[in-house]
Amino acid sequence: MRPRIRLLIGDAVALGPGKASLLEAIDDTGSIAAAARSMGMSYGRAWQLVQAMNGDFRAPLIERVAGGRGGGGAALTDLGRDALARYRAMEVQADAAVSDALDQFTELLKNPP
Amino acid sequence: MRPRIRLLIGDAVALGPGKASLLEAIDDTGSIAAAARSMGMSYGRAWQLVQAMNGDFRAPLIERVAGGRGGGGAALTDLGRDALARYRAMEVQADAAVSDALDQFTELLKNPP
DNA sequence: ATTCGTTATGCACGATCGTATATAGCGCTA
DNA sequence: TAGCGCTATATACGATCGTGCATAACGAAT
Repeated sequence: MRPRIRLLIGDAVALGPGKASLLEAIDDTGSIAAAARSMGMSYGRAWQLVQAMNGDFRAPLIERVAGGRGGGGAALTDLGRDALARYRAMEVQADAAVSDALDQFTELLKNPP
Repeated sequence: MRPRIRLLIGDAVALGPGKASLLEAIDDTGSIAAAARSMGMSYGRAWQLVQAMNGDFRAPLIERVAGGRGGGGAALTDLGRDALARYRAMEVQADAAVSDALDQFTELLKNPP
Protein backbone atom coordinates (compact mmCIF):
# COMPACT_ATOMS: atom_id res chain seq x y z
CA MET A 1 0.00 0.00 0.00
CA ARG A 2 1.50 3.29 -1.12
CA PRO A 3 0.34 6.77 -0.41
CA ARG A 4 -0.05 8.71 -3.61
CA ILE A 5 0.51 12.39 -3.82
CA ARG A 6 -1.10 14.65 -6.34
CA LEU A 7 -0.16 18.30 -6.58
CA LEU A 8 -3.16 20.29 -7.65
CA ILE A 9 -3.84 23.66 -9.24
CA GLY A 10 -7.36 24.34 -8.08
CA ASP A 11 -8.91 21.03 -9.04
CA ALA A 12 -6.57 20.10 -11.88
CA VAL A 13 -3.56 17.90 -11.31
CA ALA A 14 -0.39 19.88 -11.99
CA LEU A 15 1.83 16.87 -11.36
CA GLY A 16 0.92 13.38 -10.16
CA PRO A 17 2.17 9.82 -10.39
CA GLY A 18 1.09 9.44 -14.02
CA LYS A 19 2.67 12.62 -15.31
CA ALA A 20 5.84 12.02 -13.31
CA SER A 21 6.23 8.56 -14.82
CA LEU A 22 5.63 9.99 -18.26
CA LEU A 23 8.34 12.59 -17.76
CA GLU A 24 10.77 9.84 -16.78
CA ALA A 25 9.81 7.71 -19.75
CA ILE A 26 10.32 10.64 -22.12
CA ASP A 27 13.71 11.27 -20.56
CA ASP A 28 14.59 7.62 -21.06
CA THR A 29 13.27 7.10 -24.57
CA GLY A 30 13.70 10.50 -26.19
CA SER A 31 10.19 10.61 -27.64
CA ILE A 32 6.59 10.95 -26.56
CA ALA A 33 5.56 8.04 -28.75
CA ALA A 34 8.16 5.65 -27.37
CA ALA A 35 7.44 6.79 -23.82
CA ALA A 36 3.75 6.12 -24.30
CA ARG A 37 4.44 2.69 -25.76
CA SER A 38 6.72 1.78 -22.88
CA MET A 39 3.96 2.67 -20.42
CA GLY A 40 1.15 0.99 -22.34
CA MET A 41 -0.40 4.42 -22.80
CA SER A 42 -1.93 5.73 -26.02
CA TYR A 43 0.02 8.41 -27.86
CA GLY A 44 -2.99 10.71 -27.81
CA ARG A 45 -3.20 10.55 -24.04
CA ALA A 46 0.52 11.11 -23.60
CA TRP A 47 0.43 14.08 -25.98
CA GLN A 48 -2.48 15.54 -24.04
CA LEU A 49 -0.59 15.24 -20.75
CA VAL A 50 2.50 16.84 -22.27
CA GLN A 51 0.34 19.65 -23.61
CA ALA A 52 -1.19 20.20 -20.17
CA MET A 53 2.15 20.19 -18.35
CA ASN A 54 3.75 22.59 -20.79
CA GLY A 55 0.81 24.92 -20.33
CA ASP A 56 0.55 24.76 -16.54
CA PHE A 57 4.16 25.60 -15.74
CA ARG A 58 6.04 28.87 -16.17
CA ALA A 59 7.83 27.38 -19.16
CA PRO A 60 7.59 24.06 -21.03
CA LEU A 61 8.77 20.92 -19.25
CA ILE A 62 9.11 19.04 -22.53
CA GLU A 63 10.73 20.24 -25.72
CA ARG A 64 9.34 18.69 -28.89
CA VAL A 65 10.75 18.39 -32.39
CA ALA A 66 8.69 17.24 -35.37
CA GLY A 67 10.70 15.84 -38.24
CA GLY A 68 14.42 15.34 -38.50
CA ARG A 69 16.66 12.45 -37.60
CA GLY A 70 14.52 9.51 -36.57
CA GLY A 71 11.39 11.52 -37.34
CA GLY A 72 11.80 13.87 -34.44
CA GLY A 73 11.57 13.43 -30.70
CA ALA A 74 11.05 15.00 -27.32
CA ALA A 75 13.28 15.78 -24.36
CA LEU A 76 12.96 17.28 -20.91
CA THR A 77 13.94 20.89 -20.46
CA ASP A 78 15.94 21.98 -17.44
CA LEU A 79 12.69 23.06 -15.84
CA GLY A 80 11.22 19.65 -16.62
CA ARG A 81 14.06 17.86 -14.91
CA ASP A 82 13.83 20.24 -11.98
CA ALA A 83 10.09 19.78 -11.53
CA LEU A 84 10.42 16.01 -11.74
CA ALA A 85 13.24 15.92 -9.20
CA ARG A 86 11.31 18.11 -6.79
CA TYR A 87 8.22 15.96 -7.14
CA ARG A 88 10.14 12.76 -6.48
CA ALA A 89 11.79 14.35 -3.48
CA MET A 90 8.43 15.33 -2.04
CA GLU A 91 7.20 11.81 -2.60
CA VAL A 92 10.10 10.43 -0.61
CA GLN A 93 9.67 12.97 2.20
CA ALA A 94 5.95 12.32 2.51
CA ASP A 95 6.46 8.59 2.38
CA ALA A 96 9.06 8.74 5.14
CA ALA A 97 6.86 10.94 7.32
CA VAL A 98 3.89 8.63 7.01
CA SER A 99 5.60 5.28 6.82
CA ASP A 100 5.15 4.20 10.42
CA ALA A 101 1.56 5.36 10.68
CA LEU A 102 0.86 3.62 7.41
CA ASP A 103 2.08 0.29 8.71
CA GLN A 104 -0.28 0.56 11.65
CA PHE A 105 -3.11 1.63 9.40
CA THR A 106 -2.64 -1.45 7.27
CA GLU A 107 -3.70 -3.60 10.20
CA LEU A 108 -7.16 -2.09 10.04
CA LEU A 109 -7.70 -3.53 6.58
CA LYS A 110 -9.29 -6.84 5.81
CA ASN A 111 -6.84 -7.79 3.06
CA PRO A 112 -3.58 -5.97 3.62
CA PRO A 113 -1.61 -6.01 0.38
CA MET B 1 -2.25 24.03 -3.68
CA ARG B 2 -2.70 21.03 -1.43
CA PRO B 3 -1.10 17.66 -1.66
CA ARG B 4 -3.73 14.95 -1.57
CA ILE B 5 -3.07 11.58 -0.12
CA ARG B 6 -4.85 8.47 -1.17
CA LEU B 7 -4.30 5.20 0.63
CA LEU B 8 -4.65 2.36 -1.81
CA ILE B 9 -5.34 -1.35 -1.68
CA GLY B 10 -3.84 -2.54 -4.93
CA ASP B 11 -5.42 -0.02 -7.24
CA ALA B 12 -8.56 0.71 -5.24
CA VAL B 13 -8.73 3.61 -2.84
CA ALA B 14 -9.15 2.32 0.72
CA LEU B 15 -9.40 5.82 2.14
CA GLY B 16 -8.98 9.18 0.43
CA PRO B 17 -10.14 12.76 0.77
CA GLY B 18 -13.67 11.98 -0.41
CA LYS B 19 -14.28 9.03 1.87
CA ALA B 20 -12.72 10.81 4.83
CA SER B 21 -15.03 13.79 4.36
CA LEU B 22 -17.99 11.46 4.05
CA LEU B 23 -17.09 9.77 7.33
CA GLU B 24 -16.96 13.13 9.03
CA ALA B 25 -20.27 14.20 7.56
CA ILE B 26 -21.92 10.97 8.72
CA ASP B 27 -20.53 11.53 12.18
CA ASP B 28 -21.94 15.05 12.15
CA THR B 29 -25.36 14.37 10.68
CA GLY B 30 -26.16 10.85 11.88
CA SER B 31 -27.28 9.60 8.48
CA ILE B 32 -25.87 8.73 5.09
CA ALA B 33 -28.59 10.71 3.33
CA ALA B 34 -28.03 13.89 5.32
CA ALA B 35 -24.26 13.53 4.97
CA ALA B 36 -24.59 13.21 1.21
CA ARG B 37 -26.87 16.23 1.03
CA SER B 38 -24.47 18.33 3.09
CA MET B 39 -21.68 17.45 0.68
CA GLY B 40 -23.70 17.92 -2.50
CA MET B 41 -23.21 14.25 -3.19
CA SER B 42 -25.89 11.87 -4.44
CA TYR B 43 -27.19 9.34 -1.94
CA GLY B 44 -26.38 6.50 -4.32
CA ARG B 45 -22.76 7.53 -4.47
CA ALA B 46 -22.49 7.92 -0.72
CA TRP B 47 -24.10 4.54 -0.18
CA GLN B 48 -21.65 2.98 -2.60
CA LEU B 49 -18.67 4.49 -0.77
CA VAL B 50 -20.01 3.32 2.60
CA GLN B 51 -20.48 -0.16 1.15
CA ALA B 52 -16.89 -0.18 -0.13
CA MET B 53 -15.40 1.05 3.13
CA ASN B 54 -17.32 -1.45 5.22
CA GLY B 55 -16.09 -4.21 2.94
CA ASP B 56 -12.45 -3.17 2.72
CA PHE B 57 -11.76 -2.94 6.43
CA ARG B 58 -11.54 -5.68 9.05
CA ALA B 59 -14.91 -4.62 10.38
CA PRO B 60 -17.49 -2.01 9.30
CA LEU B 61 -16.61 1.66 9.72
CA ILE B 62 -20.26 2.68 9.54
CA GLU B 63 -23.18 1.13 11.33
CA ARG B 64 -26.48 1.49 9.55
CA VAL B 65 -30.08 1.21 10.73
CA ALA B 66 -33.05 1.09 8.36
CA GLY B 67 -36.35 2.19 9.85
CA GLY B 68 -37.08 3.33 13.36
CA ARG B 69 -37.03 6.75 14.94
CA GLY B 70 -36.55 9.32 12.23
CA GLY B 71 -36.53 6.58 9.61
CA GLY B 72 -33.20 5.19 10.65
CA GLY B 73 -29.68 6.46 10.43
CA ALA B 74 -25.98 5.73 10.37
CA ALA B 75 -23.10 6.25 12.77
CA LEU B 76 -19.39 5.63 12.87
CA THR B 77 -18.17 2.57 14.71
CA ASP B 78 -15.13 2.76 16.97
CA LEU B 79 -13.08 1.39 14.10
CA GLY B 80 -14.54 4.06 11.84
CA ARG B 81 -13.51 6.83 14.18
CA ASP B 82 -10.09 5.25 14.58
CA ALA B 83 -9.49 4.94 10.84
CA LEU B 84 -10.61 8.52 10.25
CA ALA B 85 -8.36 9.88 13.01
CA ARG B 86 -5.36 7.96 11.70
CA TYR B 87 -5.99 9.18 8.18
CA ARG B 88 -6.24 12.80 9.27
CA ALA B 89 -3.07 12.42 11.30
CA MET B 90 -1.21 11.08 8.29
CA GLU B 91 -2.49 13.98 6.22
CA VAL B 92 -1.08 16.43 8.72
CA GLN B 93 2.26 14.63 8.94
CA ALA B 94 2.66 14.44 5.17
CA ASP B 95 1.62 18.04 4.77
CA ALA B 96 4.16 19.18 7.33
CA ALA B 97 6.92 17.13 5.76
CA VAL B 98 6.28 18.52 2.31
CA SER B 99 5.18 22.02 3.14
CA ASP B 100 8.45 23.82 2.46
CA ALA B 101 9.24 21.94 -0.73
CA LEU B 102 5.70 22.62 -1.87
CA ASP B 103 6.09 26.35 -1.49
CA GLN B 104 9.17 26.26 -3.68
CA PHE B 105 7.45 24.05 -6.19
CA THR B 106 4.63 26.53 -6.52
CA GLU B 107 7.03 29.02 -8.03
CA LEU B 108 7.49 26.75 -11.02
CA LEU B 109 3.85 27.13 -11.94
CA LYS B 110 2.45 29.69 -14.33
CA ASN B 111 -0.62 30.47 -12.23
CA PRO B 112 0.10 29.66 -8.61
CA PRO B 113 -3.22 29.33 -6.76
C1' DA C 1 -52.77 0.88 10.88
C1' DT C 2 -50.74 5.07 9.09
C1' DT C 3 -47.03 8.14 8.80
C1' DC C 4 -42.30 9.35 8.31
C1' DG C 5 -37.49 9.64 6.87
C1' DT C 6 -34.08 6.59 6.26
C1' DT C 7 -31.60 2.54 4.24
C1' DA C 8 -31.36 -0.38 0.14
C1' DT C 9 -31.35 -1.18 -4.88
C1' DG C 10 -31.91 -0.96 -9.84
C1' DC C 11 -31.91 1.58 -14.07
C1' DA C 12 -31.46 5.35 -17.47
C1' DC C 13 -28.98 9.30 -18.75
C1' DG C 14 -25.16 12.50 -19.45
C1' DA C 15 -20.30 13.68 -18.61
C1' DT C 16 -15.82 12.35 -18.61
C1' DC C 17 -11.81 9.54 -19.66
C1' DG C 18 -8.85 6.89 -22.49
C1' DT C 19 -8.15 4.09 -26.70
C1' DA C 20 -8.02 3.36 -31.29
C1' DT C 21 -7.81 5.10 -35.75
C1' DA C 22 -6.95 8.16 -39.53
C1' DT C 23 -4.66 11.96 -41.61
C1' DA C 24 -1.37 15.61 -42.25
C1' DG C 25 3.07 17.95 -41.69
C1' DC C 26 7.85 17.96 -40.55
C1' DG C 27 12.87 17.58 -41.48
C1' DC C 28 16.89 14.74 -41.71
C1' DT C 29 18.89 10.86 -44.38
C1' DA C 30 20.01 8.16 -48.14
C1' DT D 1 13.22 13.08 -54.27
C1' DA D 2 11.42 9.32 -51.62
C1' DG D 3 11.34 7.23 -47.14
C1' DC D 4 11.24 7.13 -42.29
C1' DG D 5 9.40 7.86 -37.63
C1' DC D 6 7.89 11.28 -34.99
C1' DT D 7 4.82 15.30 -33.72
C1' DA D 8 0.18 17.23 -34.29
C1' DT D 9 -4.79 16.87 -34.45
C1' DA D 10 -9.64 15.36 -35.11
C1' DT D 11 -13.08 11.97 -34.66
C1' DA D 12 -15.50 7.89 -33.08
C1' DC D 13 -16.13 4.37 -29.86
C1' DG D 14 -16.36 1.97 -25.45
C1' DA D 15 -15.67 2.10 -20.43
C1' DT D 16 -16.32 4.31 -16.35
C1' DC D 17 -18.25 7.59 -13.13
C1' DG D 18 -21.77 10.10 -10.89
C1' DT D 19 -26.57 11.96 -10.86
C1' DG D 20 -31.36 11.53 -10.81
C1' DC D 21 -35.37 8.98 -10.50
C1' DA D 22 -38.18 5.25 -9.03
C1' DT D 23 -39.31 1.72 -5.95
C1' DA D 24 -39.29 -1.24 -1.94
C1' DA D 25 -38.36 -2.42 2.83
C1' DC D 26 -37.83 -1.05 7.47
C1' DG D 27 -39.22 0.02 12.24
C1' DA D 28 -40.41 3.40 15.86
C1' DA D 29 -43.88 6.82 16.94
C1' DT D 30 -48.44 8.45 16.76
